[in-house]
Amino acid sequence: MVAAMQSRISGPRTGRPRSAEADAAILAATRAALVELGWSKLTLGDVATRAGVAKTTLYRRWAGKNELVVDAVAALFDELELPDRGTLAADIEGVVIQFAAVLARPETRSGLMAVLAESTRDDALRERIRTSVVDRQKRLVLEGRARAQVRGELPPEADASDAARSADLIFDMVAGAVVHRTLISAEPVDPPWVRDFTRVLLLGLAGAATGP
Amino acid sequence: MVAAMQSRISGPRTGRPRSAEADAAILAATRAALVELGWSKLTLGDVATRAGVAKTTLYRRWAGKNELVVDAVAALFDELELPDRGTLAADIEGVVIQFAAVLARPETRSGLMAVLAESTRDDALRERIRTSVVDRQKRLVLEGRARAQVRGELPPEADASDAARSADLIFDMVAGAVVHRTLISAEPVDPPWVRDFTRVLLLGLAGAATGP
DNA sequence: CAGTTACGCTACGGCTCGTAGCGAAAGCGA
DNA sequence: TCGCTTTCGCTACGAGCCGTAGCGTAACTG
Repeated sequence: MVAAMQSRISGPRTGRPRSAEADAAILAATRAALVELGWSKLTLGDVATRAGVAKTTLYRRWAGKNELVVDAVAALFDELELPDRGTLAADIEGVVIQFAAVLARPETRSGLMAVLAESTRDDALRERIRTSVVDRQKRLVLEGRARAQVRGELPPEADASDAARSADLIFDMVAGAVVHRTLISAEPVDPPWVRDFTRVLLLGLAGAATGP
Repeated sequence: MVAAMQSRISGPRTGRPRSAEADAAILAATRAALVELGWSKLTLGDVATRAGVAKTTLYRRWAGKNELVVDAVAALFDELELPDRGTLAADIEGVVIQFAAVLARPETRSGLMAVLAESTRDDALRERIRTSVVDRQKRLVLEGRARAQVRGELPPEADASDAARSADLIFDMVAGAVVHRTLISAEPVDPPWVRDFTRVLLLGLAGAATGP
């Protein structure tokens, strides 16, 4: 009787369970296809063949190409972290280099931009990208600022709305510059560039924080 | 437009000339289709029907969907200008607002990101985007800096390589922030944001120019 | 007028999509 | 062990779009 009560809580417990290996194989095959073919020539039939599953299995789990690629690319952002390097400048340089490394991978370059383009006409897709990719990056900005405030490198925020606004601005400036440099200018985010960028950004933030 | 111009310059002069109205109609139809359908559901057959031309005419002028959309979107960037507003800050704010207005249009949002995604695997397409979209924006950065140096707001550059490096950095920071804010964060580039952004950027540039 | 090129139209093979239907496989509970 | 349920692999299918070929006509030149 206890077991019967438990079995009702989380979804259907009967029947054949979905294969976790199939999920992993499909996402890996999607990334491989993105590298070899790019977004436009990627077909779900080809992904299924690469993954060793039937095409119908793929359609049972993802609504379409967009959702599949978002999940495949989102996994690449799991590795982003913010190790404490002692100073705000070093923290920023570290996260910029990490972020650029993920963006420079061919599967990210072709996959992420394409789903972002599609997301402009698909709110559900936009939300999926926001939660699985963008917010994960944004958390790094918030962490970095909190650390810098503890160290005394940045003053604490006066009120919550100012704090949110400035965090959004910093996020757009950092992520935007790296994305533009990597995907549009198509030039490397190498140490000299990172140093120059961090210098300008930090001087700007410090100046904006002190005087009006 | 590009194809038509090339055929007139380097090609033979005899025979029926290509219709300039057809070019304009096709590009306008492409933008309309981008607004209504987005990138993925846009088909060349549909564009031809909207433009009132035969599908074969379309294929005679553009190699495919990518090239067509690049030309259709590039035309939207023709209106970008840099009126002299007296100060560097005002110049930056003006160009940022203009740039954001172009990016906020639905045809730009869905079309530009998609061709950028495709360009990661197509060097010719990348070059086409660079000359018809990116370089046109970059020129505004160079103009703005030159004006600021004449006014004395920015010091003249020591050597040419430093000047090029810093122009690239400024361009990536300005365009990147606006692109990220508009297309990824999906929030408006409104006057408060523009003011905050310009303030941080200018303080950063001023600090980087004076200090070590 | 003859020559040349662009155009509209039709038709076509080929590919991908997304779904339906089937029998077999894999777990769960009695 | 035997059902019950769900997933899986496979095949097949209509639909839609792609990109091209062929043909007759239109437009412009010398």
